Amino acid sequence: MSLLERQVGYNLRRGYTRFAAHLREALAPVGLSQRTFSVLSVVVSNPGITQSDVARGLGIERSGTVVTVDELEAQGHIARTPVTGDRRAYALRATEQGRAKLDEALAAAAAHEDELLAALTPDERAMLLSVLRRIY
Amino acid sequence: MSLLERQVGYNLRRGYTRFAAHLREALAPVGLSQRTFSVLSVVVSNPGITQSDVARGLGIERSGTVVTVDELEAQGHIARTPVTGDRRAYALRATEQGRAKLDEALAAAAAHEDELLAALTPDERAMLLSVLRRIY
DNA sequence: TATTGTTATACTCTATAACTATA
DNA sequence: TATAGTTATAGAGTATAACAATA
Repeated sequence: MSLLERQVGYNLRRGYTRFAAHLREALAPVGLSQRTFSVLSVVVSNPGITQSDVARGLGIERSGTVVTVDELEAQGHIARTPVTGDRRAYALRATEQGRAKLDEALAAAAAHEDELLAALTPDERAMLLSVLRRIY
Repeated sequence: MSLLERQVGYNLRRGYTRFAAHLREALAPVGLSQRTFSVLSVVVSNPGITQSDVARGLGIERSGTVVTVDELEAQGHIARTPVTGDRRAYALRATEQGRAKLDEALAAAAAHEDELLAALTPDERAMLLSVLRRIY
């Protein structure tokens, strides 16, 4: 094993890069990117959530969510609605079409994960998940 | 656990993003980026390796290594030398300074990993490594 | 024909900084 | 003062495409 291969960070990068490319292909026919997929997922699960809270939940900057929400809105998957009591904020809600699109994306993502993680036992997969979550 | 949190890919992205940012800070005082660090490491461990083989080893494109090698060469850490018998290729070799710089970087990277993985047992850490390697 | 190195260009995700309008 | 949203810009890593020189 080389110097790099002994490092968790290096393997994390290789694994993530592989995953990201594969997911991109899996989501392309659905018409979503990794980013729009993440945001749509959060909005569907949290109706009325604000952009700032989406950003906090995903661990990214607000400026990034704006563009992603613009994209999802243009596609008709989510809508910005006023927040009663705070005229600065927008409440994000998925449209019926957006919810259907998410189901499509979730199916594609599940197939993609099953394919990439075929070499792992269910235990290893669960362990990978729990360990990754403790890193960030 | 949300829809996204159940996905390995999502956690991989969060973990990698965190790792990358932390490593960047750790390597900044050393004067290396993730990319130059990786390439320098491969060159030190494989004296005389060509750029194409570095690219293959790291799983990136040749075009990316050119720029990285340019950078390392400008810093005086590696040198391009002719390959006897193939005038297309360059043999990459680390300078004495490059080897010292790599030692510095390895120490910084090790400290960075220990810090980020403090919550994991040695077993979990080893398991994470082996599982990630089976993904790509 | 295939490969090495190279250059130019672009894409994805993310971050920083500065701004407005509200609170 | 602090927060929500916005815009512009930039950075890091990667990819694609085309080319000259060489194999």
